[in-house]
Amino acid sequence: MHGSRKDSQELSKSILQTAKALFEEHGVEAVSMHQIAKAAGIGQGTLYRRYANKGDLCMMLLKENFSELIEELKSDLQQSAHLPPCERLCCVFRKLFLFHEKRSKLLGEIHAHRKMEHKKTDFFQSPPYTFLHHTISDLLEEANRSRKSPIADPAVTAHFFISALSPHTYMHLRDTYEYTPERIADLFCESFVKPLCG
Amino acid sequence: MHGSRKDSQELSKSILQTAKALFEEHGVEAVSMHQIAKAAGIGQGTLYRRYANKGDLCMMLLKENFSELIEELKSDLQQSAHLPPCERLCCVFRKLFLFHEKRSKLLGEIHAHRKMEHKKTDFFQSPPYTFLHHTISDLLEEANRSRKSPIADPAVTAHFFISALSPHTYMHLRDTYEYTPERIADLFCESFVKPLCG
DNA sequence: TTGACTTCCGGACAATTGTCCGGTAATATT
DNA sequence: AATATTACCGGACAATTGTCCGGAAGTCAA
Repeated sequence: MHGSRKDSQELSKSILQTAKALFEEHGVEAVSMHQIAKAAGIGQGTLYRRYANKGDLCMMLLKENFSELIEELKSDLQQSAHLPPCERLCCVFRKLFLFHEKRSKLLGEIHAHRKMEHKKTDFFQSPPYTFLHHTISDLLEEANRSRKSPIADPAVTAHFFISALSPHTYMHLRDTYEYTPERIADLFCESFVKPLCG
Repeated sequence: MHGSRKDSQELSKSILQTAKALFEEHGVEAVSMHQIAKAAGIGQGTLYRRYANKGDLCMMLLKENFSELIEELKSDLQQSAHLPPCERLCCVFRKLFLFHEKRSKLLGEIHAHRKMEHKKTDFFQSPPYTFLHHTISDLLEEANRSRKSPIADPAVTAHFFISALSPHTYMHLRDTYEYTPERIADLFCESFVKPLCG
């Protein structure tokens, strides 16, 4: 097709590395796109052509982490396939809260750039969200089989679950009550998952 | 103290009216602060001195609506004090989803302007949030009395409940599944409130 | 009325985001 | 090799947000 497909990938990698370094040095919110472009030795147009906005760039920075998380979750779920679905759900949420603990700044930036109408880079269509939603939906459906009064729409319930995991709320709980991620995950599961089980 | 306390209030009112009109004409996201200031016949500095940002202005626009909502909730809760706490919780959430239906654009703008570190205009400290949180916490504590395994920390659970009500998630459910607000509220209560009751 | 003090106003200004377009280099065509 | 085509680059540019400061206006005291 065109000349520098490989160079292009290397450039993307170099941009992400530059951004990561700047984020770690000055904090995510303090770094501008202009700054990133300049530090990466490219023009702003080039940066924006690859990443629609800062949230998008953060999403790409988290892509590897998301992949790892997803693989971990898949592996965990396979290994614990014999456990009741609710317990597997709790494992998933525990992992998610630990993930939030480390990545809250980037996740917050992603959330901050979500626009109401912007359907193009829709968070709900992103691979991490769809995977998570699918996983939770499936577990809820499985849990439904052993419930006397099944949940009417596990897909909708799964969306609510994920919504409750917002970075803002997590940070607020962490800072206000000074709970550990494990404690927060336990409280979450106790409030919303355990009551769903027999 | 100073000369025009009353004029100042009138100016605030006129600013809010102007903003409301512009929002209704062009949509909330399409209107800039500069535009609002110009239309209101004031400088940008004056506008920003009264409202720290667009989200703050939206919050003030919703202040009356919030007050009405809060009064309605108080009245409802008093009248239905004899019902089990879970049913009262469901009523609260139903009202909240109906509120979202009408105010989603403004609520979304408020959420969009939340910053991670910004503790000054913290959403979690705003009167509507604290009222809501307090109300839900109390109902959960009341529900706890008749539960064999009480919720460990109703305050934290209440934060999660509110987090699940995010405008983005609500809009997504509405647009994707084409459910009515009532249906969404029912699904929410069925998923998270009913399982908490005996 | 004058003068000191306080409060508020509003546009100029800086910073940031996101878009656009002229230029360049690599590829395909003849 | 010469030309046409395509993809891409990057800075200039417009739009928006949020800040700042000179100045107007009102208050109080003498």
